[in-house]
Amino acid sequence: MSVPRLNEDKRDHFLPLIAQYFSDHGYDGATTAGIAKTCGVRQNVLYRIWTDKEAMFVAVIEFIHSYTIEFWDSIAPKKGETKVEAILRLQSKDHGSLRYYRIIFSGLLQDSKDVRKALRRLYVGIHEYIERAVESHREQRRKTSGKFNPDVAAWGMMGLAAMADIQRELRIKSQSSRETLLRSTSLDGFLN
Amino acid sequence: MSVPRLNEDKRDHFLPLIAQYFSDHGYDGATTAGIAKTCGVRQNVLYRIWTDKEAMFVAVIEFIHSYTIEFWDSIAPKKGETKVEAILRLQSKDHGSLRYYRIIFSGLLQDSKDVRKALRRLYVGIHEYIERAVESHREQRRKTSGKFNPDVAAWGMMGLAAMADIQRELRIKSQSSRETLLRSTSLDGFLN
DNA sequence: GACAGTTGTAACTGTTTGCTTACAATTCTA
DNA sequence: TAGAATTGTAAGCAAACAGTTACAACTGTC
Repeated sequence: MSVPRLNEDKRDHFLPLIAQYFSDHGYDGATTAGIAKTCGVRQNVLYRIWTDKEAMFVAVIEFIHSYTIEFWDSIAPKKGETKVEAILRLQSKDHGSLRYYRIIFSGLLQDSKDVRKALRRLYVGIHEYIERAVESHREQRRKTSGKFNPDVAAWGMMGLAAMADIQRELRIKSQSSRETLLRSTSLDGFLN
Repeated sequence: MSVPRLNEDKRDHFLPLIAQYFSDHGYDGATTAGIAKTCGVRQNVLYRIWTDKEAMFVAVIEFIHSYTIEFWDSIAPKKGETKVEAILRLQSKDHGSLRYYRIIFSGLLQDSKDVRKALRRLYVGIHEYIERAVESHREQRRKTSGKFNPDVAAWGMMGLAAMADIQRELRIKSQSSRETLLRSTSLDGFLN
């Protein structure tokens, strides 16, 4: 009776493209015409999937969220390495090559309730993931200092990552210095 | 011969107002009409001082830079407290009440050479200041671990501050939790 | 092949906005 | 007080842009 609706497929196909576009231009710098061109369609095709530009942006934030979690889930630690160490190793190397943090910086300034909610979910979700990884790292390493606080440690590591992003954005410091900041400092300061 | 030019005075008078306005709206969300209204003048008055909107933004970044340095310079440490401890104490309490970090987040996305240069100067300047404060803190406290790196420590503290800003922006965590993140974690992780 | 739902194309619209221009009021000097 | 420079006011313009509408082309079902 009904013709196969390919909108879901298109959605999944478009999202990484739109994410990259938003990352390059920011929310305000992005035009719906530009997004459409990136996707190889006309504007109104997008408007059949999402109600407005903001909805596209929220969808992109959710995409980045699940993309990150899936990426980390897929990481197999090397021998004798804990999960969080493996994440740090890969993250400090490749981290930011997609420059998704630019989408987050951009979203932080939007005064839209939906955008804020999506960002909050993303940050809390990422933080929980890292906190769990930190805890199991400490168990594996049999560290049990009473003073240690995995919640704070996880936020601290995220702060270092944010700073590394800013350094990258402003071309302050070299790639290897940024690796040191994120990786060594996390290991020394937050995981020992 | 020449009429007294009050443009310099106006500039100094407008800058804090414009900074607040940019902080509330971001660069793209800011309209020149809105800026003018905030300053209590018409748009073309602004255009007699700055060439365009971007120049106003760059001036605001430089204002924030010198404002921050002057504020820190004016801080008098309590008895037995080092300068960096005093900064952390005040910064973690009041930090972000002006929400100038929003201007920085906004600027990070602008692909303007002048904006980038101003931001780079700001970050490098702030970092140098903190690094020096960290070094003299360690001298005062007679800590001389060979492993310690004041450069990395300063960036780490700035990362924690950035994370605290994001938490504040998204209303994640309480004020006191954010204080802990910035202050205690800096003291434990980067100054000990 | 008819027809109903869906997809892609193209042109359009109302609004917003950075910036300008024309001009009147004011201020200071001579 | 004449006159020149400067200041404030108001209106306006051209461009950009989010979102819409009309319509033609396609696809699958009966």
